[in-house]
Amino acid sequence: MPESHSKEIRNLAMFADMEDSYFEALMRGAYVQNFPTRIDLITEGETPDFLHIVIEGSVDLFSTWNGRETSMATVRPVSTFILAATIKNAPYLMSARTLEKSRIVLLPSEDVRSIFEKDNAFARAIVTELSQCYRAVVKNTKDLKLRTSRERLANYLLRQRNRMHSDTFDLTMEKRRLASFLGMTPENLSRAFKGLDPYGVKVNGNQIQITDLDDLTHFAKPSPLIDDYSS
Amino acid sequence: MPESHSKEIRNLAMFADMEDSYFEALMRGAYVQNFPTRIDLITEGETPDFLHIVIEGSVDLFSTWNGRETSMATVRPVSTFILAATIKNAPYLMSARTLEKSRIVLLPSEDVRSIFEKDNAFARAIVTELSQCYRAVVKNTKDLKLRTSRERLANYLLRQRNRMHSDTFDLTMEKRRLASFLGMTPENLSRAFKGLDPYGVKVNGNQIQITDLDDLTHFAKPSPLIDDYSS
DNA sequence: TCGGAAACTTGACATTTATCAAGTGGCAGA
DNA sequence: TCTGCCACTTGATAAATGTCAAGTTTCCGA
Repeated sequence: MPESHSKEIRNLAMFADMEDSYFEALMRGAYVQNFPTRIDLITEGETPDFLHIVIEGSVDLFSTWNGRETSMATVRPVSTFILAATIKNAPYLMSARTLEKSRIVLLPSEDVRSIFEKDNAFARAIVTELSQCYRAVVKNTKDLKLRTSRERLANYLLRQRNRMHSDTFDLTMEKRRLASFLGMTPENLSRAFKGLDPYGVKVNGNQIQITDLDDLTHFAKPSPLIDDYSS
Repeated sequence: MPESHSKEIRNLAMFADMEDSYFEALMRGAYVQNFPTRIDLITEGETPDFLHIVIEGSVDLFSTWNGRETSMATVRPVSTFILAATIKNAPYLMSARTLEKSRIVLLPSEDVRSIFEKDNAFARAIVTELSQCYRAVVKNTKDLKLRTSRERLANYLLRQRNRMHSDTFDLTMEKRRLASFLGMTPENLSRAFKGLDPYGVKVNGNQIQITDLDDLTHFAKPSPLIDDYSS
């Protein structure tokens, strides 16, 4: 495990306040692995062997049932995933696969749990992390239950615009995945984009241009209690 | 704050392993309040003054957006709600109202946060609680995104059957709320019940009878990764 | 006991969303 | 460069879900 990665991990809020000895103990059992595109990392139903940390690349969290599949979230550097399953030692609720070439740190679950029992700062940092995750999923549920698919798309575009600080930006994922993430079919996503044309959304391949922010905002009615992922 | 309630709270996993002095400190600031039916307890967007614990009765957690409303969960004794907002000191994402006459313990948020900083066992218990909540919401999202409304109803009925240990049972909430919880309109719920008739679901007012468990199970295809709320 | 309100149901209809099939266009590998 | 694959789009159609209006039932309070 190279020094540089270890420092990067140390900077994550989750590990920042740990005692040195515990952090080093965690890192001793850790290892880094490189994965090509579209590799399954974990499968829902299995029990967690490792806590994963994405250092480079990106990972799709998805779920399946009865032959159907839906994308639940995208994990980007630098952050962890499947923390709750690891801590509870309960089966994964989601599967994970790389979206591109990715570098991932694997921390043995048992180490994470045993150090969680000993390091108080670590335990508190995990509370913060889990609260954040919990609130993100609640927001997502509200998005799904309270909005139509076109409204979800409109608000998604506004969130992206804010992240990019620009009215013109590229989608960060394939449209088919975006459709799945937003809870619709790819065909329906195409039509939803068309439906936003009157509100000043211009689409050219992956490039999005918002020509009338006020108009789109008026339609989308974004709310911090659904769309602000930072609180 | 009567002794009996304090003991009841002490028995909750979240408080069971706290140090006596901290637990007593928490209880000193706590007070119990009785509420009639259909009283708003909290409103989404506000910042948390109290961590709530339902001792008797039941509470509806719901959310609104753009004039629409959806039921997110029901809280029954003895358990807490809005833990994540309290710990993060972030705005409530959901509103809460009593569904019936309810007795509720209120713990000042600041006390909870300050004791969370000091009591390590409490911090760890909160991790367990939050993991549980997080996983419950993830399961709910999978239910919503992967299943049709009729499938959601079928699985809901199977979960209720298991909770009640009986093929005949009464719905524990109004149908209009059940509809909202399952993400559909009351009219659609009526039709979904009709649609389950061929699979042996008999409805008489609030009373449900499952006459052919195998048939219903074959249709519903329940999965522990969605329907098992205990893991 | 008798209203009357509210929950629930039902039917007709509208809207939203999904499915299927065909076509377009871009891109990577031979 | 060519070719074939795959994502994406589009149109036609079907299915799921929501809306509206009217009726029925239930239950509570006068």
